[in-house]
Amino acid sequence: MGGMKAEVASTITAHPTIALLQSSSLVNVVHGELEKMILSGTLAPGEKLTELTLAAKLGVSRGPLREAFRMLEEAGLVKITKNRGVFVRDIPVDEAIEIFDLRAAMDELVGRRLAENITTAQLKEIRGMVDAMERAVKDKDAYHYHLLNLKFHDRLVELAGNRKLTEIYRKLIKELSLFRRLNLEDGWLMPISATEHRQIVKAIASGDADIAGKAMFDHVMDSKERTIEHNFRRQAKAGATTAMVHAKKLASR
Amino acid sequence: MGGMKAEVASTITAHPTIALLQSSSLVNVVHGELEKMILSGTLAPGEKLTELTLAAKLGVSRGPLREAFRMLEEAGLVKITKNRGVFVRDIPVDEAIEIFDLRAAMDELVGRRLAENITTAQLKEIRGMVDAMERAVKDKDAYHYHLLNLKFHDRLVELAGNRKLTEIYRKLIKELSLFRRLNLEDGWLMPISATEHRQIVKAIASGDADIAGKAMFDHVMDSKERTIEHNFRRQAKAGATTAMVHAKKLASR
DNA sequence: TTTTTGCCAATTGTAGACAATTTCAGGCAA
DNA sequence: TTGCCTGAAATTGTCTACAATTGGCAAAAA
Repeated sequence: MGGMKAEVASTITAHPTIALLQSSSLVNVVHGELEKMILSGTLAPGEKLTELTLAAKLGVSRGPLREAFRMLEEAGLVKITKNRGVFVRDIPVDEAIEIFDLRAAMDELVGRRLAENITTAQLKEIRGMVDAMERAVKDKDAYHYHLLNLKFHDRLVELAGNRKLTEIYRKLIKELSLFRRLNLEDGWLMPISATEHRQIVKAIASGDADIAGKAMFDHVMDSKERTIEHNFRRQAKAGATTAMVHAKKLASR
Repeated sequence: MGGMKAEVASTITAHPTIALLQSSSLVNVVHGELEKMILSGTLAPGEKLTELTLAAKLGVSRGPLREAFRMLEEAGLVKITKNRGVFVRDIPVDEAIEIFDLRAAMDELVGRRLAENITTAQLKEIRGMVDAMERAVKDKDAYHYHLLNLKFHDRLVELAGNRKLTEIYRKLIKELSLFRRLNLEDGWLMPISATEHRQIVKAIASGDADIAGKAMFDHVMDSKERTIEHNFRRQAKAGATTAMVHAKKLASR
């Protein structure tokens, strides 16, 4: 009977509130809070995170805060320099390009796996997401479209059924969002990619792994071109014109 | 003149010893030390890492140690459970399989890139590594072969020229080494893969991205089969025979 | 004026102290 | 024996204090 009790305790999920308290130490809460602030741009790339200030603002001492910093550093969201402090990371163009290339390879795997294994119910689900995106385009709701797009790709990765892949994919997306404050920046680049999404779903539905993989790969690479291009525009406004040639060369490799 | 001085200070690398002291805090040293101990098996999977004990052994206080723990957790080498402690992670079969699949996709990218961009000098270098591996096979020096094999693949990834890819690849390799203490375990599985390495180099040298990518992909998948198979043998010895069917099903997806 | 030197405030690195939680041994009842 | 309570010991979570380093400013020197 003791064994049974132990099994129940390890199998059953505890009451939401209880589970929350069991899992969340100050470190976890602070880590989550900081991540939110960084990804939302409340803490901007390059910004210095002073321990005492932040600790006071969050209502904790420096210990847990420093532990959270170490986690964020390992995830690539902040940079810690000894005796100098912690800074929100600013992803340079060439690193963003590298991430896009890597993502493309991962998404190709996703496409292949989905073509082989997706169920009709799942197909219906992602078709619904594409529909929602097209509605957002018609409504010219760029922000909503952005969120749906993120969700669409995240869901595809998730459906591929490789948890490690999902984990790393999400980390890459988070890092990428630090690329020149790609978020809540001035005008969103309006989605030229709407048709590509339809194509991806179609390719997956066809069951041909090669085609689905290629569709995903190409889509990410196109997305890379668009994002880098968009980044030029912003920088060009600021007057840096010479850098464009160099960065374009990098992007076209 | 002031500008010149500033440039020098930011460009020149400091004296080795000084640079070391500047970069390495106790946290960094402890992190590196723990990682070494975990990867070498000195700290075995499942083992509990008690803060006070380890801190005393390393000669530091609990603060830096805990920060190092958080880094290792984010890297997937330990698991932290609130109020219970820190444990060296034990990678289950299905996760190992997922890592292999992901690695295969990454290595395919590596093969494609190398086929397109590798220089003759680099080709010579990796040919030399394959030669060394074949010598190790003839000498029946399985351990040395293992090290060369790791180095070979690591170098290939490095030569692909995507630092993010390299970074993540290395993390995956580290995690994978925790899979049932794949290291310094009983008899090493003797390399059937020697010829595959030749084939990979040949494919890369041919300059055909598709072929090189496929060679790399297939090699990793073969490696996955062999490793999982090897794992069965060990488990079978311990008497767990029923689990084999299930795990094989997972591996063949 | 320009550069350099020395000091002070601010901030980070590390250690130790205290509070909260878990673990485990021993006793008690079914 | 088996299950369960109880309390002390061990361990982790958090906070505070002190040491070491950095960066900037002002005074002194060129």
